[in-house]
Amino acid sequence: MLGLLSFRDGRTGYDLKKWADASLRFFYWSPAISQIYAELRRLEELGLVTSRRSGPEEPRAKRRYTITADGRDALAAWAEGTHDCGPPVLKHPLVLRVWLGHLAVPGTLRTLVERHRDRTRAALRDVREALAGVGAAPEGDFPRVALGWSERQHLAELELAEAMLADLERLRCGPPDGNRRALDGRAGAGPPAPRRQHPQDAPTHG
Amino acid sequence: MLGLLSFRDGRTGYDLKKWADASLRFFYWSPAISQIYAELRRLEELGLVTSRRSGPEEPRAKRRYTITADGRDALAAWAEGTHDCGPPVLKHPLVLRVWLGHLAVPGTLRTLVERHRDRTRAALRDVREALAGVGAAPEGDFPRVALGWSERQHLAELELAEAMLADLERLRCGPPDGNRRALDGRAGAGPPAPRRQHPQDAPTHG
DNA sequence: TTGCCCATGTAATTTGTTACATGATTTA
DNA sequence: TAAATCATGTAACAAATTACATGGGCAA
Repeated sequence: MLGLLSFRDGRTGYDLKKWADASLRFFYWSPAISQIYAELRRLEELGLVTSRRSGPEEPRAKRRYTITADGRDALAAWAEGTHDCGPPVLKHPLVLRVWLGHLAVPGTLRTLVERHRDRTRAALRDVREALAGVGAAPEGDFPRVALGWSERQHLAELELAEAMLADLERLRCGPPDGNRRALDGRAGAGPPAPRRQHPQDAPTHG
Repeated sequence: MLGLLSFRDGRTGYDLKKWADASLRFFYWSPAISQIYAELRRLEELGLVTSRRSGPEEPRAKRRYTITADGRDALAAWAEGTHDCGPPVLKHPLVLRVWLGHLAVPGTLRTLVERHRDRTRAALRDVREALAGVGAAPEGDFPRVALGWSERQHLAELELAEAMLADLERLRCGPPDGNRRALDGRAGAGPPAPRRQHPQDAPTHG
């Protein structure tokens, strides 16, 4: 919340939710609206933000929040320095399902991965929209880098989905032994498995 | 927990924790040990697992858990069918820091990204270790696909880190205008920005 | 005038973590 | 014999969600 407000003051909780949905959520997370309101109240209690109710000049009653000097200090204290920011956390339900593939009806996983791929394509469009919304102004420099990262991340996610699809296909129609034919009358029918050895190329110099 | 037990019965809570740390965590999540114990008790209450204390035949007193028929049914009900499994959730603190780059002391982000890259390399080694541990047996087929996905995912993460490093460098020594030189006496000194246009290539046929 | 978006909140619940407590067995 | 690992738990707390409740403004 402080981060969002550090870009632009005078937002309402509702505004912050929409903003988080449109950009933060791609590389971090967008809290529930109820949590945003709760958190803003908490931050105000801590003196890190202030709020003012809109008067009758606005058609709609709302509460706009502004970050205080203390708030900027607190945010800067968190954002500066090289203290470790911790590993990324990934929860990928689809891969979990694949991991448990032995429990699934054969055709299922393919459907699920394809659905994931389509969803990722949609998300990619959203990222690009967000990226377009940032514009070229210098204050958008870092958000642009973050969203650029997200764009590439989603492209990578698409490739990962395709690769997994290929893996599953390989599993279905011909396990590793390389010596079985006509397993079910249509062996070798699948897409010709885009030549992709197991990558042995780790930049492991570390 | 049910998923883990569906591969191999007779594990202790402690076993499950180690196992989750070694494989589940790469694409999903590894719960705290205290939560594992709590969850196992809950599952037993629901009749989805049973447990037996080890008798004096074992040197150490432990409680081993086994999935019941009901448990298998419940797991299968969850794992079969094509109901949506939901989008992946990513919380990437590093990208969040970058997004707030305007608050950071100039050199900082570079250090953080490099640290992330090193950490990812280490994680990649762990994934490969896990992959080696699965072996070639057919019951490891799906875990192998999931871990293979994780391996590629970590490789992608490395590339994303490098690309972001390049973006940040570009930001530091010469914003888009393309007409500024000798900005700080070492313009153009950085790594020569591995030719990488903004990818316009979205497989967007969806 | 109906339904959607704006706007703010409360309450209950779920989910998960950390810190603490305990003790046995193995290994250096 | 000290430290690490195995093994299980309790209690307090933190984080976050869902469901519910309310009401004004705007557009079809």
